[in-house]
Amino acid sequence: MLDIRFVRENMDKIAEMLECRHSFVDMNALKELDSRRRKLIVEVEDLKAKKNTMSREIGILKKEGKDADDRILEMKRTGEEIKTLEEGLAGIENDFFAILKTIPNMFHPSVPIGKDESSNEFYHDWGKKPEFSFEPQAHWDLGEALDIIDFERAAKISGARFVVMKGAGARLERALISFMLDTHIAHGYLEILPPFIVNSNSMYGTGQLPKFEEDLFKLCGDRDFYLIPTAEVPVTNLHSGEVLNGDQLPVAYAAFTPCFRSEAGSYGKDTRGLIRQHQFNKVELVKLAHPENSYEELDKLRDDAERILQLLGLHYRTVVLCSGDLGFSAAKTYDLEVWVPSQNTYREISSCSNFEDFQARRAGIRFIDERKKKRFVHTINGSGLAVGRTVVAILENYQNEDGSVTVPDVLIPYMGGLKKIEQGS
RNA sequence: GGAGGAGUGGCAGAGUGGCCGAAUGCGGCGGUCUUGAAAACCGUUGACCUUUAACGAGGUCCGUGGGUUCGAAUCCUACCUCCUCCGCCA
Repeated sequence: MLDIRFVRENMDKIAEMLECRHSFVDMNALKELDSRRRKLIVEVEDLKAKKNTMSREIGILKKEGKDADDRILEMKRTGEEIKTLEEGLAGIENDFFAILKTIPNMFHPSVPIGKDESSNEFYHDWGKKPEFSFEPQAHWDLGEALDIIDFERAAKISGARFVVMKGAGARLERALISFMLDTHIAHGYLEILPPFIVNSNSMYGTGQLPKFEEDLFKLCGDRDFYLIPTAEVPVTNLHSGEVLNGDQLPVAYAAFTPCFRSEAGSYGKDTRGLIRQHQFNKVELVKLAHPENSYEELDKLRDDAERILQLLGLHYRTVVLCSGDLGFSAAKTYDLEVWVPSQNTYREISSCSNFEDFQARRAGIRFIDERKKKRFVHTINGSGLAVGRTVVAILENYQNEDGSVTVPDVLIPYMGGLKKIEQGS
């Protein structure tokens, strides 16, 4: 959520931002609601002041044993007046905040302007595309032949977009999780294992609600529970409603969780394979930073995510998302895209964003600055990495002609010494 | 799942219908004293919102929401969280 004052004073900047993001918000309605809201607040508060004075007077009169019936009558009338005005105010505030909450974040000046992913800006790349003396297979063919990935049985027990990992496949997934976490911890992140179910309040805090409910799995029953679509939700909200000491910043967390996404609206996209699943594993990096150096912290976080790809020896490129491709809450986002040989293209494997104070304002995460003022922190997060897609990259980039897959060196200790995944391993 | 108990300022803890935003203690901050410090003593010490050019003025907040009342931290109600006991269970 943007600051109300900022919105009031920068209507034209917001209009421009909305255009660059190709989204629409009825700013005139918002402006109108804002002025009506403030006018009503003044009226209500005047009446309340009157009520408070009268109430005090009645107290004194009663204590002195005097009659206060006419005052009491007037109070009754004032009370009703207040009630009516407050009902109107509540309605206006509802509408006002409903609109305010749907305004996406302002983006950083360095973000390229463009309408979709084709305008994303190349930032840098690392490594080289592997060369094969044979036609590289898709990971689903490799995985099924090696009997380490089972889509059919997953479909039987759950449905489409689920997977069963077996044997060396399951172990590879677990090895990657441990390897990623160990690497991040060594670089100063605190490991967190959060709940995989959160309440709607947390979803509001990070911006999944109210706009993107259809992307989430909501649990049945009378409790308002959702399966997390990313560890960003529980981990960022760890400090919701808190005031941190400035010298605690930056706070850096690394969390492994499964992630659950309904993938509504992506029918027909990536229907085969591990790329797009309703449930996938991810190691997430989350930082709460001082506004003054949040972009440096974003760069460092991106480097930390890239380090995993480098250690795994996977070729990738990094792009800066353009205004039209940027997520709702993000001010700036780098996507890391790993090379997928069978598709002859790069696929997103991590998304690292600075949300500035957008999430912090919603979630109420503040800190005390050098001048002892309370300010909102900047929140930053990024995948480090999406584990399922890392499995895709490893299987495809490390495949051999005979259908076996070489285990990247750094993972061998995590695989119990296994150097090559072969049939029956 | 059953039976009880509790949620008040940074913390501890009083307050059971009206000068209560809230006693008191601790902590924090400022000062006196001291070569310096401690102790002692004195003073001070919440957040948010509206309004104002500013000084200031006003409003809201005692777990959360609703209700009773002229008036609620205090009464009623639902919910949430925590604690104790019993049952069940990884």
